[in-house]
Amino acid sequence: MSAPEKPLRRDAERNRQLILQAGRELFAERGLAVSLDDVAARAGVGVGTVYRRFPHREALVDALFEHRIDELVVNAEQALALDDPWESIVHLLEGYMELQAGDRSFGPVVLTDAHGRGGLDRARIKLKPVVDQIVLRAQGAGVLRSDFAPTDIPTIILMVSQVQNAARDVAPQVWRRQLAIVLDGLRPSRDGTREMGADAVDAMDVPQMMRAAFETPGKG
Amino acid sequence: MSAPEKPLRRDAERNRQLILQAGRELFAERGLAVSLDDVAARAGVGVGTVYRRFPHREALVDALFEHRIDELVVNAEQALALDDPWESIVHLLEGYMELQAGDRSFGPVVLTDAHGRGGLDRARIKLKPVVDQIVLRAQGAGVLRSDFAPTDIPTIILMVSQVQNAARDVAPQVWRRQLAIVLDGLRPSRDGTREMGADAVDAMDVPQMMRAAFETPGKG
DNA sequence: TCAAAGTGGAGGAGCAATCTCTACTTCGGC
DNA sequence: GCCGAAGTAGAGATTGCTCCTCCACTTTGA
Repeated sequence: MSAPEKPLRRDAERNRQLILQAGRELFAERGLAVSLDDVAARAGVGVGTVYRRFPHREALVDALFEHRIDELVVNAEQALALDDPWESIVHLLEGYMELQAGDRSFGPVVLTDAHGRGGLDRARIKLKPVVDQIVLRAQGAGVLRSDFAPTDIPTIILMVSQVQNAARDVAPQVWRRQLAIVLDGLRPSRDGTREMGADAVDAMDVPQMMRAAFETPGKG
Repeated sequence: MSAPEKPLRRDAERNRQLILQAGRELFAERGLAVSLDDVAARAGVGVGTVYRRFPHREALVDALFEHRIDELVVNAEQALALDDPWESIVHLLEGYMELQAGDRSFGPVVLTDAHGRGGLDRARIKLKPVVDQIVLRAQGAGVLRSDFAPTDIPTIILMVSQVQNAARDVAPQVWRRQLAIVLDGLRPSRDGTREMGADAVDAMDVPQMMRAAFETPGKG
């Protein structure tokens, strides 16, 4: 990754790690919209230090997401490697949501091309054929509704992510319910329902969920 | 509504209408985050005029959503009035989404308590028992999965709204697909699938949809 | 030991929204 | 058609951010 760089002085390297850790935490909690000043504060270093190490916010994002992107591709490939075509679909969607759980910045970075550079695009290019194959195979086997299209995958991911983000504070697992419902909706027909895997949102928490859904959702 | 107010001069009333119209359009297009300066510009009046008529942004929002709220309640009551318990669920969800279609500000105003005043809360208070009744009746009739909870209704609405908003520019009807999938997922069991009612997003448009999903989604 | 490397954080620059203020325009009752 | 009350435009003051620079100081390690 950062191979041909000349090594930093020991204190500098320590600070770099502190900044990365702070960035990881803050991005996960509040999304990409956090200021580098905030990152500096959380890391316990001065802003100047952050800017010396990461000239743009992009640079920090890149450093943080370098390896997370690969996890995405691995997940899709694992899914495709499964014998059962339906379980491929389940693994693809569930695996994505698991990767994203607890990190408010994951979606914006991974799903749009507005952050980071080549690495992401490369991942996306790798991903598409794998996803297409998973979908086609499942339809061929008659376990996925025939009117389903490959682009419904990102659309569904976007949809379930919204629940994941909005409910993060009140019911961090509810997305499993909605995903179960969606998965049941993807079958051509079925007898019985999929296990929901999480309790519903408490009625008292709905307002807070809605508030979270609509306030400064993470910028771009 | 605005009954005990003394009538405005003719030009003032005309401007008030221009401002309302401009607000309606801009809120629908860009969400609640638009500045009152922008509203003034679109209306073709000065900012001062806007602030004279609507001291806070709230006042403008209130005036605009006064009657839209009632539509919500009417929709739920219509749904409950249907004979078929399953069609009640369909009407409730589909009706809500239709009301919201094409208006980026509808969700934030209607689903959270961060805008407007009493009217909304009153509507919500009226709504809850109706929704509960619709859900219970459908479950009693065995047409809705038994592990479904009333709070899954707002959660699903939130989820499908995300698609509606993100795809507004590239595929304004796609939400019908995702709603069809979700509805199919709500049955205890079934044979065959619901008509999707719209084409999938074109693969080329996915990036734009994602961008729309994550850039300044309308504030709170 | 000391030059090179690194640091902190006050503060300047930029931006965008809110809201005020007043010289001017328009309305409409008489 | 006059004229005072009502209404208007929009420049700019105010506020509240974030980004990013700069340099006197500290730390490191050959």
